[in-house]
Amino acid sequence: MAQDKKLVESITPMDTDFAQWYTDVVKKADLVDYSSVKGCMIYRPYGYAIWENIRSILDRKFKETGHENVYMPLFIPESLLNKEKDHVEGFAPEVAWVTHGGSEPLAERLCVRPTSETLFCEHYAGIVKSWRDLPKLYNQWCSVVRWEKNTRPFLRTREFLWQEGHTLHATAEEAEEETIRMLNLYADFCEQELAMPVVRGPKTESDKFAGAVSTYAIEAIMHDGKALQAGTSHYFGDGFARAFGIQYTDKNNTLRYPHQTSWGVSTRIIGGIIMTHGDDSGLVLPPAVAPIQLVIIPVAQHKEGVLEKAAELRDRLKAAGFRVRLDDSDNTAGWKYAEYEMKGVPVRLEIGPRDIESGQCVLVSRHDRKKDFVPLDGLEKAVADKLEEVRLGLWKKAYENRERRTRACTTTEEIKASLAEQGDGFIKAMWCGSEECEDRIKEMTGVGSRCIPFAQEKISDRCVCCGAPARHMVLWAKAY
RNA sequence: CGGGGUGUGGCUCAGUUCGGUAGAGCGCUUGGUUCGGGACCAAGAGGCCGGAAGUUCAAAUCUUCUCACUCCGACCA
Repeated sequence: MAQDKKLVESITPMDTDFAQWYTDVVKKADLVDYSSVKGCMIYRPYGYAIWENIRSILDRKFKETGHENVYMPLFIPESLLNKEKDHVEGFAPEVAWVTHGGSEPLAERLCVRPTSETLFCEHYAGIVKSWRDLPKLYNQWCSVVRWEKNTRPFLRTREFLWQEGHTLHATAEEAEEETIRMLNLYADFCEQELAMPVVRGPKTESDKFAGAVSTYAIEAIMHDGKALQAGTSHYFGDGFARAFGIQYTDKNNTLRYPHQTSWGVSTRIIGGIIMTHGDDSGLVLPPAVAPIQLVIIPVAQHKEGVLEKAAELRDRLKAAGFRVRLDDSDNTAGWKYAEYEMKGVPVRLEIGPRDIESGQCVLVSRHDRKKDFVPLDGLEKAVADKLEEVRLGLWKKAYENRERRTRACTTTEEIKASLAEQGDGFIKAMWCGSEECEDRIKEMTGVGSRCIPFAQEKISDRCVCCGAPARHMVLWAKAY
């Protein structure tokens, strides 16, 4: 009976069907619900809390680096969207349009922002006049709409939450510096807080953001070996400034175009967290963003003094600054273990009559189920240590997965063979720099270019595709 | 956009072949027994079968259209 139930309620094993595993976890961990509009999801409290934690960490980092938050309108007039040619061509196919106000047709239709470069530019044109007005370091937290055909929770939705930074600088050097600064800020956030290793580097020409001079990305590898772009940072040069007429007068009384950047991270990164750390028991959350960092499960809670002691520990740990939940519902302890494992709570604390008698409790880490018996004296320190242990444990696991899935190839045949034998992952291979080869490699092997890592290695002298002298080592992979 | 799968109480699904007026398990409510890895007994509540139109005396079941979810592929950050 218990066995049957387990079968019915368990999630699909990851190595049986990773896509199905992902959908199961997202639903069963109660992160989201579907809404009546395709591709628009409801963030349930537990899922939204993860985003809130991501947001508060990033927001603090943005402010530490001098950025200010603003809020731009939801709508962009068609004429405004059309001002920068590459930009509109990139986004036009997937924008949603508002054509009526009430029952009256609008004189000019409005698009629901797919990104806000044009709005920021229009505004900057109005407020920037002098070198004294620069730099402008703005960010906004909002949602954007891109009318995708295929949708998946977090990974590809029609409306998604994100932040978009838009900055304006006097010189190209300053703007380029900002582009890299924010890329590194994202990368550090992923690696340190999310325990998700990333590779940093520029995108190839064909893969750049619509209207950008250069686009940089951080790329992570998921459990199944497919790549996910966890964040991007773009350098625009003065192209948008010219298109939108943003000019300032410099110290020599010369009229100049400023240089611009934009950078963003979206709720997609939650999909990345799930696919990086999750396992067959469900979600595994890094402590920094886990809505519940530690769950207290009282054992034999009907026995005298157990709930009281559990509540006391909860209060102590709360006071110490941890996000703690005490589950005193009448489900059995075993049920609760499974439930919070599904939800990815990084550390579980068990406390029962025997523990109370001996002045200890049990701390169990989610990712490896390692049990530690720790004295109640000094529990705060033990919990802090355990959470740190989890963070490092997650990092190690994710890092090893990436390393195991990263290999160098020198021919397209080798790439094909490698994918067939070892499965998906990062392929390091040399590239001549031509778009033809990039396309051919995609066509022949199925992997696309992810980025040109800053950390270059010389795999060989020749392009993996055409054999011409190589210019870069590119990281190739199938991508989400 | 192309191909496959699925929509039936909150959840997982049976029932559709061959039309006859809706079932099971879990969950929920109440009471009792349990309690260190998804407990058990008893009683109870809860569904016009994704939506629309059609065929029929009669539709979850047949026909047409449509919507959503999901997987694979193409496209796309």
